[in-house]
Amino acid sequence: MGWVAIVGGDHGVVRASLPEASPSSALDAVQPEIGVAVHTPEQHIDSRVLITAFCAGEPVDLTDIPIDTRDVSPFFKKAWEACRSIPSGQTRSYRWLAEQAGNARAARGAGQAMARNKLALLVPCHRVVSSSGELHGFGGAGLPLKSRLLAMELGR
DNA sequence: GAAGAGTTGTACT
DNA sequence: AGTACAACTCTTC
Repeated sequence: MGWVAIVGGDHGVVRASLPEASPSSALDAVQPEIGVAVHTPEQHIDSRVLITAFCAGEPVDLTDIPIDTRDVSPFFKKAWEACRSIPSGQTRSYRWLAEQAGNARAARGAGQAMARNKLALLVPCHRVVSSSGELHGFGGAGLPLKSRLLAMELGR
């Protein structure tokens, strides 16, 4: 898939980059959180293994990876957890996400949650689509990657 | 299909 | 508290 950089803190993974074309660009993506990284990679070795397997197309369960969402609003947190519960290869709408988070009319807010999701792959925001079931939105060059991830999860 | 209105959560002033 | 913004959704041309 490419290069993925993950930043682990004492309370779980704090930041995970999207699959990038090179190691350096992946590192740039997590630059803001590099300050809280722990210097004991062994603590997050499992996370690394799982992500590696995931990118290889294996049906691993990324839900086991601990994520640090302490400084995130309750709504965002619920939206992310709902997102993590989406089975691999399946998709849900932003509206569905909003319902799980507590307010069915907050679809737009749910979109914000995904947009600011710092934990690429761990919170599979690529499985979230518009209510029409189409892949749209996703800022900039995210769409190609999104469809690639979905295709991979479907076993292709 | 395209355009507009309705709603909500967050960040900033 | 008030305002602007957003990876939304539903209703109407």
